[in-house]
Amino acid sequence: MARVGLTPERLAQAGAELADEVGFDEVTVSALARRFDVKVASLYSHLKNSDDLKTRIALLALEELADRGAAALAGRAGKDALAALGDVYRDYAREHPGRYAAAQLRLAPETAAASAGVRHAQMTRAILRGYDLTEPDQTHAVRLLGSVFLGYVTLELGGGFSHSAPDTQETWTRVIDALDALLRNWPAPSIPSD
Amino acid sequence: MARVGLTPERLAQAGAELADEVGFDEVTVSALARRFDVKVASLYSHLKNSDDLKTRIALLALEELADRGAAALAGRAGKDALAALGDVYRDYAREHPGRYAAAQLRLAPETAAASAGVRHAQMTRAILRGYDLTEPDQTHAVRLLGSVFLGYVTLELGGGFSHSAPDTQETWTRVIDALDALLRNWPAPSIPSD
DNA sequence: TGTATTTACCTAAAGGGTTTAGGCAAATAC
DNA sequence: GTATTTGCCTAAACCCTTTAGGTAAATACA
Repeated sequence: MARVGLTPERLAQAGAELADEVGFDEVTVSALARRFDVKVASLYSHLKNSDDLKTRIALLALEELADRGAAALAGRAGKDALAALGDVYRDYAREHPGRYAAAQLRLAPETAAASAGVRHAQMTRAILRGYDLTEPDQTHAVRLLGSVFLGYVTLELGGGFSHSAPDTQETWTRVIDALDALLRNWPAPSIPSD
Repeated sequence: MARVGLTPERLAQAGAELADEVGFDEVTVSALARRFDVKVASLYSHLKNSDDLKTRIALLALEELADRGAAALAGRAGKDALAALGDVYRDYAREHPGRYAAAQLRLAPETAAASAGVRHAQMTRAILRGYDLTEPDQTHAVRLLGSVFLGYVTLELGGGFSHSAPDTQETWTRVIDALDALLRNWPAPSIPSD
């Protein structure tokens, strides 16, 4: 009965690695117990339940992503910053698909509010300081950028762009070009036609 | 032992309803059997396995969505068409969150190729006929639109935009405005800076 | 350094989902 | 009206989750 030294943190870390290997949906308390060569019930001293595990993995991923984002944004502005943050998400998803999926987990509102998720919103807003947008357009733009990053990375990772020319790297570059052009030239509201 | 009249189609349909009620992830062969007041094993004459069920629900959702898209695009072009297709996705996700989640299921390549998924790509391309884009820019734009629609609807539905002004309807309108402006003014490739 | 307490992992068991094998009765064919 | 097919059944194995209660290792402290 040698003690293994389990902690919620180590379990979340190992869970994140497991997620990258087998997919976030395949992460189970049982599989994690196997990985530590320990009985399943033992994990329940450190974890409330299966959801608790998944939440911890999600929080870990959000934090890693925010750290990478902050590092990438340091000293950059405008389109440079835009491209850098976009690359952070895209590269992270390719390196750590399981963690990236975890970061998409729907968290309880209070959990989300206390998570690194808020740093993500702040970073996107920081990028927009390099463009000439005031409220409420800035919020619209934050939401648009979030949508594009999430949607693009999800589709590319899921194979939605596969086996078709041109390659996805080229599209990615052009999407960043397009977003930059759009932000520099943000349109006024159109007049409702009815 | 009265016969209930199960068929793969009825099961997929009921599964779709179940998904909207309890969430796509909560759809299980067991729950579906309960709904038909039938033993679980009975469903396995009509379904290969749990994955088969989920795939059928996904295909059903993709088809419904494509049908709605086609109806919405009929007789429209340009920004009108763009807004109409976007609304189709957004409204469908709100009316049928479980089905919408199902439509996001990663399908096996051959399954995807034979699904209504291809009609979706065609519809997006059809919209771009109202703008002055040639290949490969058209493909870049198709991918961008797909990303925005997927990302926006996912975030809005997941509560990612909640409790913050301005409201999401306004942002949605402005996002469509922005995409229209972008497509009318699609930027040439930028010169790599290194 | 020896004893008391806490802590970490264990066994056992119940409950639910998935899936296969084999049986019987209802529908259908002729 | 009999033969065949088909549809739903029982039974059982396997895996994951979660709780209850036990034992041994680590720690506290005299």
